[in-house]
Amino acid sequence: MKRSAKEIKRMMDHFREVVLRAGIKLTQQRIEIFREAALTDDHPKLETIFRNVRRRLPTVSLDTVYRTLHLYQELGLLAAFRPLNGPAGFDADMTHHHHFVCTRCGAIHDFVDDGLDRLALSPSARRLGQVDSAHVEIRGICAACARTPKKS
Amino acid sequence: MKRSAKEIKRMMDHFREVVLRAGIKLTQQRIEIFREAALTDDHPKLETIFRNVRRRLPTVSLDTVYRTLHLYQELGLLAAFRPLNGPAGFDADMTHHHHFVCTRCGAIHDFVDDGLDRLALSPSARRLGQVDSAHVEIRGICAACARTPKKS
DNA sequence: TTTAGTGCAAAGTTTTTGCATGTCC
DNA sequence: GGACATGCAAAAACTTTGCACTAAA
Repeated sequence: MKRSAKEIKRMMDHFREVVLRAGIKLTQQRIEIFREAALTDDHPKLETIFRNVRRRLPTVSLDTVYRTLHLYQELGLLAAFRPLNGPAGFDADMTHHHHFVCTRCGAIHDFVDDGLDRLALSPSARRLGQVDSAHVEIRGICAACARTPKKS
Repeated sequence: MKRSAKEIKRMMDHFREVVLRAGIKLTQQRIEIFREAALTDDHPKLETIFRNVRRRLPTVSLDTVYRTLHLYQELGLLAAFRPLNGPAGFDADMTHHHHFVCTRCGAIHDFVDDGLDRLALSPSARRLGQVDSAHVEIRGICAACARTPKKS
């Protein structure tokens, strides 16, 4: 789903700040690639970002998109994930949230849950190392798929 | 880490039962591929399974390993995951557990936590669809990496 | 014997890399 | 102007597929 104009503006401002602070160049390609990733919350694939950026910058190449999205991960501007089949997806929302993964259609929906954020981990978990973050992944059938009677 | 002989036997028995019940053939390749996946709890990569199975069955081919591990996922005998970089990994432990992912070395450690299993999901999460399971992924620095002073 | 499974090889996807050219600071 | 970024093309890494042969039931 499309994010609000206000939310996108906030993300773009943050993006510019991080890029400048990192001392790397703010090119047209980088701006458009980030904007495209920030536009929706449905975790677009690289191919989708590439196709949409091309509409504004027709000469952009696929490997620039790969390199740029890789760079953004290192800068902490977005998170990537790889589904079991198909290409990687990207998430420009770096605020703390959890995921609902539909096992039928593969869609991933974000949600926030204050209760889950206060998870108390048992000693068996803490013993494994230094815990930086914890996030919950729910698996199930999303509302849209539940309305569809048969499995395709 | 290597699983106990007792645990491996239990997994192999269950494996045989599921395969027979599914009405598919119990070949040498399938037995050895599953055994190799069940041998350790460190989520071996396909390449590792292939290499080790080859020591017992020198003629086994890479695509048989791919096809067989795919089949096991459909039968619910194991779970697969794809790390951000590198090939897929497999987990033959299908009992309910959570994951500790080391952001430095990439290792994934399983743990069980009764408290987490009783997670109460907020309405915002339930609204997304029918919840089948929930599992927690902790990110942090594992104990082994924490002992290593520098980042290589 | 019959059907499903395997091995081989080839191709399909997805992702990465080297280098000359172009662009931002 | 100088250094970093881009585009192109080629290759690498990973995974899937078609078909003839083999082995399990």
